This record gives sequence, C-alpha cells and structure tokens, in this order.
Amino acid sequence: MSSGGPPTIVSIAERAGVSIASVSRVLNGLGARPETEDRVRRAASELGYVPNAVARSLKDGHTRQLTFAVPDIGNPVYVAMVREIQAVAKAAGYRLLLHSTDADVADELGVVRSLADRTSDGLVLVPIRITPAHVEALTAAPGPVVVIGSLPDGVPVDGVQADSVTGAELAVRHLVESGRRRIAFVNGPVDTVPGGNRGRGYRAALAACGIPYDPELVTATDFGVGAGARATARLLAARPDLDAVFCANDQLAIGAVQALHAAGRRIPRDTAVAGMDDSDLAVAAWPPLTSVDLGAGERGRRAARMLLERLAPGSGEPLPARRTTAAPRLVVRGSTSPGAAPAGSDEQEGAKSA
Amino acid sequence: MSSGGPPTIVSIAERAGVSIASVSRVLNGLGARPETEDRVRRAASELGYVPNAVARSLKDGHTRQLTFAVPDIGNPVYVAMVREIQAVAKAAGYRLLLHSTDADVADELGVVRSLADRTSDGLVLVPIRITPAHVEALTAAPGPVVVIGSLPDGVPVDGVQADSVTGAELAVRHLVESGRRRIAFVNGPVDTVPGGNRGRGYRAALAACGIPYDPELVTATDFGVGAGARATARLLAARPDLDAVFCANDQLAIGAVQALHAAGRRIPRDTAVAGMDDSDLAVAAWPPLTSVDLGAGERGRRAARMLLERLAPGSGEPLPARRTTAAPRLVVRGSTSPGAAPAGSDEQEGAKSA
DNA sequence: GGCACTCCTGTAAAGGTTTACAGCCGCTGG
DNA sequence: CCAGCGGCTGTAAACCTTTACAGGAGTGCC
Repeated sequence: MSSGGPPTIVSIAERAGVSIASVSRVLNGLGARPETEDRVRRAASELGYVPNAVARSLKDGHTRQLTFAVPDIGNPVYVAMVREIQAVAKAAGYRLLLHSTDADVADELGVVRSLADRTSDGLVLVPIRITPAHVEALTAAPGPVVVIGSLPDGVPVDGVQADSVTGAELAVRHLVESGRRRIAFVNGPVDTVPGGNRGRGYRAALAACGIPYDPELVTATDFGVGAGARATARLLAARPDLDAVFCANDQLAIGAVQALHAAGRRIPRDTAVAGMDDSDLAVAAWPPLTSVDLGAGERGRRAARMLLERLAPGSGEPLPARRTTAAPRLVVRGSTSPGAAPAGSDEQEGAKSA
Repeated sequence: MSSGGPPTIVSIAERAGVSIASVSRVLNGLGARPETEDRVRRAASELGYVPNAVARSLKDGHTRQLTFAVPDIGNPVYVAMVREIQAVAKAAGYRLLLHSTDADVADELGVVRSLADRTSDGLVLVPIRITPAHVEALTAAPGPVVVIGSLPDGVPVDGVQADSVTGAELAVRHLVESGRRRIAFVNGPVDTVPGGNRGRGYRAALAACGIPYDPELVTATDFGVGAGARATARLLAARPDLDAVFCANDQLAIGAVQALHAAGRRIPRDTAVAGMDDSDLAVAAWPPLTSVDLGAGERGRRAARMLLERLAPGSGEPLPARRTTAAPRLVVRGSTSPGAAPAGSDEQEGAKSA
C-alpha cells in the first residue's frame, strides 16, 4: 500500500506497475525500455519523489558531507576558511558540516574520533594547540583528516600550514625599511599554534634585520581588541620611545591603534602599526591597517581540495601524508605608509548585509 | 564473519556470543543480565565500536542535523547568526549543516525543497529577497523551516524579524538629538529584504522627527566598504552642507568614514556617522562607529530555538506559524558622540586567531 | 509437583536504496 | 524449427540499526 509518509521507490513501483529495481535503474539513468522509462518518470514526478539520502548513504557507504571543525566560528580568519571550504565542497557536490570546538582540546579529539560514526566522509580540523593526545588521535583517525596548523612530522595526516615566520619577517622588514627601529610586538597566547609561531617569526625577523631583541618591547596577552589596547598602553608607558607596534593579529592591531589614538600619537607619523591576517577589520581601521595576509582563504581551499583528493575513488588512499604551506603576502596600507590605500579603493567589495 | 570494515553490532555479537538484539539493548541502556552486559561492553570496547549514525538515522527517521542557509557566509551579520545557531544546535545534540546560497534565489528555493531528501531535520533560511516563488516553496516545504527575514502573513512557516524601522528611527533620532539636521542616508540595494526595510525606516524616522525628506540626501548602492566610500563622496560633492551620514550597514559606514577622512572632515565634529548591525567592524573603525544592533545573534538564537521546538516530539507540529521580532538597540560610540567609547574598553573580547 | 509469572534472550522485520543474479521474451542465424 | 543470444525486468540480498514478538529458563506459590 502506498500509505503515509513521503513517497519511496516502492510507491513509485506500485503506481507504475513495475519492480523497485526498474524504478531505481530508470532514476539512476541505467537502461530501460522506453515505455518503462516513461511510466516510472511520470509516477515519480506525480508523487513528487525525492530520493532518501540517508538510505542511499547507508547503502553505498558515504554521506557526501565534510566536517570543518574550528575553535571559534566568529573569528574572521576562520570565516575566510569556511567560506572557501564551503565553496569547494559545494562545487564538488558535498555538504559542509560546521563544528565549533570552542577552543576545547577534548572536543577537538572528540571530533576526530567521531569520524567513526560515518556522519561525514572526512574532516578538516583547525586545532587550537597540538598535544601528544592529538598526535595519537590523528594517527588512529578512522577517516581522512586534513589539519590546518603546524603538525609534527610523523603524523600520517595531510596538513596545510601558514608561514608565520616568513610572514612576521615581511612585516618587520617593512617596518625597518620604513625607518623604524624600536618595534614592539604584541602577541597572543604563546601556548597556541598561532601565538607560538608568530613569536618565533618576530624574533627571527629581528635577527635577520640585525636588530637586537629587547624583551621589554614584547608582551603576550589574549587575542582581542581590548587586550590589544591595554597591552599597547602598557608598552607605551614602559617604553615611550617605541616607534612601531607589530601585532600578532588584526584584532590586537585595532586595539593598538585605539590606544595610540588615545595617547595622542599620530599614525603612521609617530608610530606605525602592522597586523596579521589581513581580515576585513584591516580596511575598517583608520588609518587602514598594514597587515600580513597569511592566506587563510587559500589554506581553507587547499585543505578542502586535499581532503577531496583523498575521497576520490581513484586512489586507494595509499598516498603518503602531504604537507603544504601557504605563502604570506604583505599588504601595505596607511598605518605604516602615509600614501597607501586611498579611501574608496576597490578592496572588500560585494559583501551583502541583512 | 567479522571481516573487513569497521565493527558493527554483528561483530560484537559474534565476539560476545550473544545476539545482535542483546548488543543493541545493552548499548542503549535497556536491561540485560549482568554477565551479558559485561561481555557486550567488553567486546564493544575491544573492537572500538562506534554506532553507525547513518543506519540509526534511517531506522528512526531523523538525522539530528539542522541546515542553516545564508546568502553569504563572509558577512559579519550572518557570522553572528551562525555562531549562535551552532551553539544552540550543539547544546541540543544537533549538528549544523552550513549552506551558502550565494544570494541566488534559485538556490534558496532548492534548499527548501531539498529538505525532502531527509538530509537534515529542519532548516533556518535567510533569503536575500522574498518572491512569490518563495511563498509557494515555503508553503509546500517538506519539513520544518524558520525564516529569518520579513515574511508575508499567509505563509505557514515560523519567522524571526529584525525591526529595521525602529532601528533606523533610533539612529536618526539620536543624530537629531545631537543637533544634526541634514542627515544623508546611504542604503544598499533596495530590492533586497534589508535594503527595503531600512529605507522605510529612514523615512519613517525623519517623519517622526519632523524633518522633511530630501531625495538629494539619499543614495542606494551595493553593500560594501568601497561602495559606501564612493557613495559618500558623491553625496558630499552634491550636498557639502550635510552634517551626518546614516548608513544601512557597518560596511557602508566604514566606507563613509573613509570618504569623510579623505575629504578632510572631522568625525564627529563636522560630520557624524552611524551604521547598522553593530558588527565587529564598528569597533575597528576610528572613531569607533555608533551603530544599531539589530540583534543578529539574537535572531539566530531564536530561530534555532523555534526550529528545535518544532522538532520536539511533544508537539505533533500542529502549532500555528509564529512570528517574532528582535528589538533593536542603539550603541553609541565616538562617531556620533565625542566622549563615548574610550579605547581599551571591554567590548569584543576573547576572539581567537589563527 | 505443576502452574504462572518474570526476566532475559533470540529471531525477524522494518527503514529505503542499490545491485548481483537469474529468468523471460523475442529475435536472429543456421 | 531450434539453439542461442541480447535486452529488460524482477527477486532478493545487502548496508546497520532498532524493536515487536515469541520462546526459554528459572522462580515462587499453591
């Protein structure tokens, strides 16, 4: 009986007077006699049939869903990644499952293990920090995983990295070339992946430029606008002679800009400011922020592509773990260079609003 | 045989020497003899068993997944919504499927219809515009839908709205109270939901304040920083006497700020600027932007909750369509008021960075 | 001692799809 | 005219789980 509930191939088979196998074949484009074809198609459209994706997934073992797990969905960097990943996924006919780990290590590990429940075919993970437990979980991952972040060598999992060291070097070198010498550094938490790398980048850059490292010019705090403002105010009090502030991300840099404005410093004349990530915030600031684009979107895109390659039927998945690094790019704007980036330039176009 | 592939209840049953029914019962906490219980649990953990979510979904007819479909994932307003929706979903044990419609009407309709494939249990949709086709598709929706946006009355679907009219009125009234009289308005595309409503809000607000509507002070463009800057520059050229710019969102307002800076106007002394949405961009600007919080996060949260209520087993889903409106809130900062929002205030704390 | 009852367990069906295999029919070629 | 073959079609199994139902063993009570 074609009773309640949405139509299934059984309802169609009854209505068309054929077997369910024929229905399935017609609907999947395998051969059938023209008349059979006709009757099945007619019945299907009359009933408004839509194939049940769950049943199909159960049958053929994949869901056409990818999971993207990030510490915090609100962060512009992750937003840039989500956007690209979803675009790649959509183009390939995959849906995107977005998971927020809320920067919780246990939750991150849980996501990796939950690959086993077959809810999604693969995972792109952005860990807030990488512990031995991560290495263990990733090694035993029950499905394909791509990690965005700096992964130790032995782990048999694809990885996409930013090159914070070179990125920081680009920024510091630019500041030095603009004549700055006392370059403060406002970092985020050093026990996180980004914080750790960016700190190393700053020191390496100073060394490369022949400028001695001065601990008094360096501070670590939380990532965030308010934290950046407070940290900058402290630095300013301790070392009024600083002539540039380099920040580990744009939010901190926005805070630095605010603190400098509040202290009556002119930007960039008295003090230059540079950030990292080149998020939308950079162009919102005044003057617009010079920032190092660490290729968040690019990293997302690459991660998604690598994951899809693992899922492609061709490879029996025996390809070795791959590592790739996105090249950083310095975007110079008014916060370090008086002439740069006039208002009304063409960047950041096209966003819609609700 | 317990051959290749991940362990199933069958493998466990074999190993424990019991039937699959017993395995299922033990694993779902229904009663069993202590010894049986023991053997099943031991076998399950030895094999590293994880239940197959797809099979379970097929059996009991729901996936514990929600879909959230937005025009553009990068937009801060939608980001705020995603964040809240994902939090609510996660707390209720649901996963979140994020879909970008890329502001394509056909795609929006497709998402509604695709509810029929049983991939997710419900949908939160943010349409870019609402056409008769939308009304039709929503009326025939094969599953529960909550729309964020302004929905016509007859449609049997839950809805959450922003109150742009009151929101615009708050901003305009605030500008008037600060002594402004020639208040320009930079809108986004008027054929979109937000553009249309905000335009009406501006006119209503002027009327309420007893200020005549002056078409020369009004312009519509795309949402976006560059568009805002160009539009403001045009307005400034046509009407140098304007003393405030009200923008339909923060991106436009950022653009306006840049254009005003470029024109040598001081903010807020010469010209005040106010935006809408109160996104992260507002605090990134200098001076920080006065903005109307239209409750994006709140709307997301409510939409998610309404959807979950529809899914709760208690109700046979016969509750009538509900409509709810989030109250707007004016956040005054430096762009309209000289003293407001000192640098280093506590807003926007805690974001993490990669 | 036997009956009834309880507690536990196993068998089997259901959920919707895909697909291997076998069967049927009609046609062609010898 | 018959063997054989090709083209369609139908039956049934498989994917993995949950659960209704029936059956079996043990206990308590009369």
